[in-house]
Amino acid sequence: MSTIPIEKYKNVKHKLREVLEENEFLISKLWKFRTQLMAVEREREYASRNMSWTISQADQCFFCSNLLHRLKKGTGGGAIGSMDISDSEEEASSATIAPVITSNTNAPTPSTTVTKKEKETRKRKPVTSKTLRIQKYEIDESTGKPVLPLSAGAMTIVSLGDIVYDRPAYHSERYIYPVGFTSVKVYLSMLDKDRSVHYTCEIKDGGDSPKFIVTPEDCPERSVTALSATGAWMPILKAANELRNKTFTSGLSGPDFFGLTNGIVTKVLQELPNARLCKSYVWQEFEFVQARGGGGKRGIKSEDHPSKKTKLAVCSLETQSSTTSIDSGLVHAASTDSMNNVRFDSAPQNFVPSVQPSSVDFEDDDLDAEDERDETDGPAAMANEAIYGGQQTGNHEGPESHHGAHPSQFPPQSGYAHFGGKQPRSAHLESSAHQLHSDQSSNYDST
DNA sequence: CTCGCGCGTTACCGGACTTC
DNA sequence: GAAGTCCGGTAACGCGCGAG
Repeated sequence: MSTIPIEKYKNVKHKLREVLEENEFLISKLWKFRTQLMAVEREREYASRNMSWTISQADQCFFCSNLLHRLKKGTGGGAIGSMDISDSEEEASSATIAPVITSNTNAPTPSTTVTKKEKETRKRKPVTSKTLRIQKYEIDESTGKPVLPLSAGAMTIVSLGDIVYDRPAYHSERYIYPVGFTSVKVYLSMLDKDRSVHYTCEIKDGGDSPKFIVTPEDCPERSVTALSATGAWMPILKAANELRNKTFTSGLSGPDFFGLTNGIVTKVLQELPNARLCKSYVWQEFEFVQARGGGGKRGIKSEDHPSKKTKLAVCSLETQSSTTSIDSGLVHAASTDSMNNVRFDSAPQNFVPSVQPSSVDFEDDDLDAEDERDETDGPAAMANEAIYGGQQTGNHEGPESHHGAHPSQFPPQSGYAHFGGKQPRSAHLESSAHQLHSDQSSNYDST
């Protein structure tokens, strides 16, 4: 048994003490930072709420609507900060400021059973400003705009369009109808009762009121144009249901089908330029939540369900799940083992994968895989194909005008791309996804 | 590691309500 | 009365987590 020299022992003890002290110091520092961070976060939340509330108030206030009116006419008298307040104070005082209702305190507390009579007397609730919970989505850091195409649940937003604020029909209390807005939705085919296809929904300038156009992938010649979102979807739902010997009931929400009720879409649209000038529109607030379960979809098998494969990738430090997939970044990692390979469902025509063939094997049987895809991958992959088939051009004319062809007419860019060798799936996907994503965003402009 | 349960989320549907 | 809009209910789905 060897004895430790007392000197050495003292040294070690001293060092240990130092380390412990440092550790304690760091812990206290960390704690301090955490507390500060929490305080800042609370402040930020409070400030953002305050700001939204104030702006909502201002939007509804006559004084401000007058200002907006002037601004629209170009007679606003320069910057807001330099405007003549004294002139407007009188107007402001006489203006009726509608309170922003965050909760209907006068409303009776909801009972679990609503009687027929109650239902009959129940009136439609006024549009109020609410805090909606949405999942995170990709934002281009340089522009602050969302990265398109943007996956929003079962919808994929291809183009956001431009807000028309000076024509009242282009927005309502609930929705904004930007000219050039284009989304892709998967729904039952009108031709093949066993298939779901993707429908391109577009909003175009129709003069006094917007034109709503829905174009089915499998029969573009049967596209429907109407003056309302519901009107555009109605014939399609009728046809699709008739094909399946189902009686179509009038229950259809056009805005739902256009994706306008989706929280992410709502947020993105109200952040567009000139959204604040939409006087009737009731501003909503949003809070980001971590993705949990996916929305269900009746009648579509789980393997085919778009939400399983088009889950929005959130390049966030907080959100790191094993099912990370980048929709707009072309990388999908489905939760099934058969999807272990990273796959390029399709790529935009000008998309050059940063991972070169040395690491990505574009196998010869890609075409076979492509054939399989329709059956095994379901609509999501096809939707991507449509999206990347040439709609990333940045104008708001919709897919047909970009290259003069419907999405389905574009040849698939690539089938499956397999990474060589085995890697831990999550790490592998994360890194690949990030890289691909960053390259993708630099390779083609989103609107 | 696998399985099962609980829970949150969301697409779709049906029907009530509103507008024309 | 028809067409369009909105809302609540429900089923389906997947994540988180604990138990084994």
